[in-house]
Amino acid sequence: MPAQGDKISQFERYLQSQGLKSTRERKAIAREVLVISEHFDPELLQSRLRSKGTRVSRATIYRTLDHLITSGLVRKTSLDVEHKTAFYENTIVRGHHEHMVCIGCGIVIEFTSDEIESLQDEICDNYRFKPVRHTHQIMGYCRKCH
Amino acid sequence: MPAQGDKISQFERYLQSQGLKSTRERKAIAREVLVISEHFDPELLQSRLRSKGTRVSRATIYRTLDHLITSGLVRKTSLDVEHKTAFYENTIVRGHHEHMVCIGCGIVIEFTSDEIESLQDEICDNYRFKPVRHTHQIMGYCRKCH
DNA sequence: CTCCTAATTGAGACTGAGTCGCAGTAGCAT
DNA sequence: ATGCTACTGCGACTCAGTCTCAATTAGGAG
Repeated sequence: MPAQGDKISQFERYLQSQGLKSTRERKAIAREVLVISEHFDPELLQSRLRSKGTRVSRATIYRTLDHLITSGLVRKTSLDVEHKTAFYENTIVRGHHEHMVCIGCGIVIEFTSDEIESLQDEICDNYRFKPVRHTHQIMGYCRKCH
Repeated sequence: MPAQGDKISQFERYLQSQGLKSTRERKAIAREVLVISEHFDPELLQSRLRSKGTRVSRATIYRTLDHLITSGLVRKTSLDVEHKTAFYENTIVRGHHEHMVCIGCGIVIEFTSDEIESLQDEICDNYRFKPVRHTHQIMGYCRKCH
């Protein structure tokens, strides 16, 4: 697994290549995002930064998250139709995976399946569809809740 | 495939069983929803009703859609992380299916796979997770767009 | 190091989907 | 027909996310 520093400089290279500036706010956000191992929403991110003494406005949080997505450090996920706020996750700590979400207690279980992935590729082939990303979510009841 | 009338009376039975009333607005909304064979959002539904001379307020649209979901006539789907408005579809015309969404032109291709479904059930078993519903969306480029 | 300019920031106004409270309306059981 | 409730529409409200704009700052040129 690559070190965080590598990823930070990947982001800096991205900024430079786009003629964007490397500001205190952007660095702080990138650093924080890479440390969060869970799903997070913009508000959580802001409050975690604030608790470390870094004040960043809501607008900057959103703007920087977009850059982090474009640069490949962060991925946007939607946990369920019911969630009204967007969720994000960083792409280092969290490899590709799908979600099972418990309707009872809200716990999120992650899973992957190579078999499903390859069936999926097969289906895309049939439709001459070139897949870029996908989400696969199962809602139901976990062991404890049914 | 069951006739629409059946479904309408299923809805009426549901209303009655809940001590809810069968109003002109609810009937009009149910009738219209069963005729739409595409995905739709609340606004489209409202404008289709209006063009038929039935004026129904936004609040009633939302309230009735919730009842239609509870009664099983309608299903809520989210087409993509990017869509900010909710999408719905009726459950008769549209059986269970997954979506491929083209990032280029927005076209939605539907697919199903029994193999994927059973792999999915297997995975749920392993986690002692009782599935209720799921969504599986692939974003990418369709034949025409890549 | 200083200057200069374009990019960035924060504050707050704004937008648009969805919800809520309330006063008037209308099912429906008797 | 009456009366009890649920229902409707309206408009106010909420809340995530976006946008505008004036003030600030990064960072390259000199």
